[in-house]
Amino acid sequence: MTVAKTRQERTRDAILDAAAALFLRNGFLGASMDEIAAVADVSKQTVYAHFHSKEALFLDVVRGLTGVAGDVHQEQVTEPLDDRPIADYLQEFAELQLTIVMTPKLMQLRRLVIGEVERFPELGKALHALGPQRSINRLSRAFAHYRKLGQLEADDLEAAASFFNWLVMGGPVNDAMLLGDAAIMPAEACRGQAAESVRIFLAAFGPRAKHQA
Amino acid sequence: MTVAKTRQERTRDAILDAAAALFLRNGFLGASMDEIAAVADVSKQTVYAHFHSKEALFLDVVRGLTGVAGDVHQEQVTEPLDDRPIADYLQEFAELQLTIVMTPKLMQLRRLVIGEVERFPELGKALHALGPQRSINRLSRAFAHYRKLGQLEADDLEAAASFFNWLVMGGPVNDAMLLGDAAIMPAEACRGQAAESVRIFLAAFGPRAKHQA
DNA sequence: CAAATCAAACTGGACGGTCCAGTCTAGTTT
DNA sequence: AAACTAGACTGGACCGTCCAGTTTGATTTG
Repeated sequence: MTVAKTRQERTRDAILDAAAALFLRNGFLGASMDEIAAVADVSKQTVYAHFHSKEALFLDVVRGLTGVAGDVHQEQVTEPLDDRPIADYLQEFAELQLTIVMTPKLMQLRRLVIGEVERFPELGKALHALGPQRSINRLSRAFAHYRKLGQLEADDLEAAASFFNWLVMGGPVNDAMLLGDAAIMPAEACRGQAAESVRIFLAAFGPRAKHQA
Repeated sequence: MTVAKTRQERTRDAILDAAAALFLRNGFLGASMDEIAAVADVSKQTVYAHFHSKEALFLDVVRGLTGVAGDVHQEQVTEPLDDRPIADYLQEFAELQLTIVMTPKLMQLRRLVIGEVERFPELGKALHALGPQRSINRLSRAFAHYRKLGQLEADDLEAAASFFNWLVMGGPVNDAMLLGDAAIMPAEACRGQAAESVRIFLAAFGPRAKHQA
């Protein structure tokens, strides 16, 4: 917990913050190094002392944001395995997921990365791995637990996890992608969205789910 | 069905095709008018004779692609209302939706529009209205029919339609967004994805769905 | 303790080279 | 005559570099 930062670190952070704001708003090509320097209140020379090119700065910014997002998720989500019923666990998981992911900053990051997938494919892969894939993996592990307890019936756990994840996130995320931050689901609506997703999922995979031919 | 086109129309189409290819690959800022003219095999002056600015050309291109996509969808999807069971209808709907939507061109259009939502919000709204929203509306109407027949139990038809839509499309679309065209779900996998989505949905909304507290 | 010193970090602005949107002109095709 | 071509040109933005000078903060020295 070193709160003390050297001048170099403070300057670097100022540059990264300014760059993040401008890249998120204007995209890679739409943001200029001059403006980044101006917003960071730093000379352009200093920017290039810390990052040897616009591309390097962009990659650092996006990887930083992606990593932070992944970590917040990692920390917040409670460990799945205890003795409470699967419905409780899924409800909490879905609500947390919605409140953590459906924020302007994360939606802007997602739009930025998607828009630049052609130019920077590895950023897309990274955001996928630390975002949806991580949630699905975590769910899969929880599902293995609940299957042993007889509270869940599924052959392909990862497929089931993916279906649950997109049942919860599909609508909200895709609306936010196309309609902008104003369409981000309000916090009050998360509980209902989560509850209905859980109901649907457990009707198909819950212990008394009727399997049809 | 006028197959004959004037020279003007042919030139205009060549420009639109070239612009579509370059905008889809490089984005709005990444595509240059010089290159568009070159690919269209047309002088730059001619480009400006047809479209008074880069922005106007971009809007025409994206609106054209969005409209075509919406129309293809409109034509292909069979009208919902006849006497066959809901499971059949949903299966066909889901398979069609997957095969029509999960194409490189449409995924590139989606990436382009998402990346430019800040600059051109109305394009995002248009793609939303003619894409997901149109599917959901169509499903809602079918659901009203099936609810009358007692084959479906749901209070909020539009919400149910949205859940079904994202059950089918959520995973594939979001993978394609972040992982690129190589991650587009192969046609063979569509049938299985559709079938499992239908099973899950009907477990929750089908006639013998058990409603839990 | 206070003054002098010193290296690293930063400033501010100029500048070269490139690219690009959009215009203009003079000539060619259909 | 209308549509198009070829290419030069303008004005401006932008990346990345350069440089002479200043600030910062820690260390050394009187």
